[in-house]
Amino acid sequence: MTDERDAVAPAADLSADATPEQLGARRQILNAAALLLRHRGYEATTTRAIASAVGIKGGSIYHHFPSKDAIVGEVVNEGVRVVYDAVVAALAALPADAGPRLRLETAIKAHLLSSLEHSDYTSASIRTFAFLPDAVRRECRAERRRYEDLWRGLVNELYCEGLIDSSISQDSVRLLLLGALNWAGEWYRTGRMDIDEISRDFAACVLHSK
Amino acid sequence: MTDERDAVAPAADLSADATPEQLGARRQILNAAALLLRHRGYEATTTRAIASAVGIKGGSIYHHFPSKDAIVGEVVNEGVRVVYDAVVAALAALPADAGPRLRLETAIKAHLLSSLEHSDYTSASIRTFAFLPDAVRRECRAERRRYEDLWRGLVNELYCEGLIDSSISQDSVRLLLLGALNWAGEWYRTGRMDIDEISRDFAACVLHSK
DNA sequence: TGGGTTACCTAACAAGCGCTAGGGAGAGAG
DNA sequence: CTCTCTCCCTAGCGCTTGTTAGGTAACCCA
Repeated sequence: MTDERDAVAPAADLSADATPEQLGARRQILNAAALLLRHRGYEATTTRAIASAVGIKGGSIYHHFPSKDAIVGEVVNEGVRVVYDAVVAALAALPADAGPRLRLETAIKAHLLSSLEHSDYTSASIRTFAFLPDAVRRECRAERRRYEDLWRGLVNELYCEGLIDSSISQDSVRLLLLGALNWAGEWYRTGRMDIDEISRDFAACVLHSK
Repeated sequence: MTDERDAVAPAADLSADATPEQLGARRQILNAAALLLRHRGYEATTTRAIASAVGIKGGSIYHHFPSKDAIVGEVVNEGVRVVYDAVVAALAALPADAGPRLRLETAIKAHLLSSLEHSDYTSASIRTFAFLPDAVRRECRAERRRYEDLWRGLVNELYCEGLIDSSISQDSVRLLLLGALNWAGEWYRTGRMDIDEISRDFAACVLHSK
C-alpha cells in the first residue's frame, strides 16, 4: 500500500560514499533516516519506514536505538557537524595568503556542496529543524550556534578589509547569506545549475568593491 | 493529554485584523489551520486540532471542507497570494519616480512584513511547502511562479539601471534574495529586530553602487 | 404550524503510529 | 555440549489519524 512512498529513491546513495552494504546496521539506519527526513519531514518519517529502508522490520529498530527521537536527534546533530567540518576543512585547504573574498566564496561553496550534494544529514537538518520536538531541537542548539559563530567570524573579516559598507549591520549580512544558503535546497536540482557559479555570484553579490 | 500542544498560542490573533469572532466558520477554520501549519507543519496539523482551535468537534470540519488537504491547499495558496498582493500594493503606493533602489527595499519590506508579522498564511506556505503532498503542491505551483516572476522583473530593473554588476547572473541575485527572505521566519522574533532596518540592509547588500 | 436547511454532535471505521514483550536462530566461548 | 550474547522476528499494546454515518437541535421560509 505504502510501498510507492517508501521507495523514495531507487535504493541509491544511502551509504554516502563508502562500502556497498556492510557499514553496520546503526549507520545504515541513520543514513536511511537522514534520507527520509530530508524528503518527507519529521512526522512522515516513521520508524517502520526507516526499518523497511534498511531491510528489517519495524520493531527491530529498537535493538539499535532507544527511540525515534534518538535517531532523529543524531541525524540532525550530525547534519550540522558535517557542514561545519566541510566549511572548516575547505577554508583550511586554502593557501595562507588567501583574501577574505576567496575565503567567503570557498565557505559558500563548501556549505552548498555539503547540503545539496554530499549529505542527506545536512539537508535533513536544515529542512526539518523548525518542526522538530523541542527536546530534539534543544539537543543541537550548541552545534548550530558554533556554526553560526563560524560565519560571524567570516563576515567580520569582510568588514575588517572594508569589503562591505560599514553602514550595513554585520548581522544582516550573515542572516542574508545563511538564509540564502539554507534555502538553496528548495530550488536546487542536481545538474541544472553549477554550484561553483552560484557560489561565485553569491559572494560577489555581497562584496561591494572588487 | 495533548492539550498543552493544542494551545499553541493563547487563542490570540486568529482573525488577522478583523472582527472578534463572527467572520464565518469557514474563515475561522482557515485561520486556525494557517496558524497550526505555520508552527507545527503539515503532518502535525490534525483535523481535530484545527476543529478544537475554532471550538467545534473533529467531525464537524467536514461540514465546511471536503478534506484536510482541501483546507491545507487553500491556506498555502492564499499564503502566496497574500504576499504577492502585499508586494504589488507596496510598489504601487510608491511615487511614480521612485528608483529601483527604493523599489527593491520596499518589496523586501513588504515581503518580510507579510510573512513575519501579518500573515500566518504566508508563513505557513513558506515553511511547509517542501513536505506537502504532491497533489497540494501542484495546486499552487502557478501562484508561486507568478510571485517568482514578480521578483524576476524587480531584479531585472536593477540590472537595467546598472545597480548590479552584470557579470553576476540575475537568477543568482533573485535566488539569493528570495532565499534570504523566505528563511527569515527561522530567525526572526517579534520585537527583537527592526524590519525596516533589515530591509534597508538587505537591499544595500546586493546594490553595488550608491 | 410545519418542512427543510444549516450547523453541529457522537460514535465509530480502518489504518497507522511509537513502542514493547517474548521468542528464536546463529555464532563464539567455556 | 551448553551458555550467553547479538540480532532480528512476530504479535500486539494503547493511542491517534482522516474520514463517515446517523442523529439532534436551532433556525428560515411557507
